[in-house]
Amino acid sequence: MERKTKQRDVLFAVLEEAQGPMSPLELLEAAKRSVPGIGIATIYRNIKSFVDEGIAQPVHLPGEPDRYELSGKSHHHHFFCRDCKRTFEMNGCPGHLERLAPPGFEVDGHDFFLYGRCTDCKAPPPPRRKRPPALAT
Amino acid sequence: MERKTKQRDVLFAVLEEAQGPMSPLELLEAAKRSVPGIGIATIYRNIKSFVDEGIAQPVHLPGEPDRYELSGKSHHHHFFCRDCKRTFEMNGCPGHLERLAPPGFEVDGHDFFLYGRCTDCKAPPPPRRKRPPALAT
DNA sequence: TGCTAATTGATATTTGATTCTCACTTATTG
DNA sequence: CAATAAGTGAGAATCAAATATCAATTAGCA
Repeated sequence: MERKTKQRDVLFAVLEEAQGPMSPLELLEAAKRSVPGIGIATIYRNIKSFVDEGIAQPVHLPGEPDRYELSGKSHHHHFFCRDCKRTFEMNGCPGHLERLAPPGFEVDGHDFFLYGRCTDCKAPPPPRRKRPPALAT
Repeated sequence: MERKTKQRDVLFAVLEEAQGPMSPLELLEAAKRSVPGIGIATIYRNIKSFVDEGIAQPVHLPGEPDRYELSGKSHHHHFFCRDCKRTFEMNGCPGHLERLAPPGFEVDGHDFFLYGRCTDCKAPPPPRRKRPPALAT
């Protein structure tokens, strides 16, 4: 097992160049640009493979299907665009968070999200909503 | 429509006394203490009714089914217990959040969660994991 | 180059959450 | 109390996400 396939390479490349974690369907669309015939099953299979190998990890979003990003990134959070539904990586962290936990509770992690509109979807000019624009230029 | 039923009253009471937003299954279990024969469909129907009427609202959690809480609460966030899976309301907010958004992005909201163990599940004594303990004392 | 097992694509199936169906029960109103 | 329509409980149905199946393709190696 663990063969080098065009599909697997393309998926890794897509994740590597992504601006944030991607959903299986986003990966499918992006990968199709390099491997037009690629199917959704292959996306799920490779995601699972990446996750099992520690190459990628799932990003859970409130009320949204999981996204996936490459492992090894430093601590960060995400911005979710309400229009195109894409998730973007953000730098930094609010910090000073545990203080908000109820007394006696043991905190071992946190999550933080910002919502709004990404530059591509924000007001005019060139409104390009509901669908992610091309990734790389 | 809009009749006063025992089931509806019990569900409202459960939400009113809850320490945080509750899932349909949590509501089912809690309601059974007052109405043993209550079914899951009734839970969903009443939740929908509450939400439509603005009495309650959904709380989306990362990688978890929606919870529901009564409307009208002041701005707050949630603590999720990794053991019993219950969600607790917290006071306060990290604040100073928009500064983290990528340049040019338009922020119109945020979410924030703390993870760990609630007092009931935290270390010994009386370990009571995987299942929510009785609500009221 | 040829063999063999892993991978793929298309599609069926499963899973978990939620909604629907329908016969029965019950809250409201006269 | 009687009439009647809304509400309920149990189980079937639905929906989206994820996984499994299987014949065809292909990577890795002799």
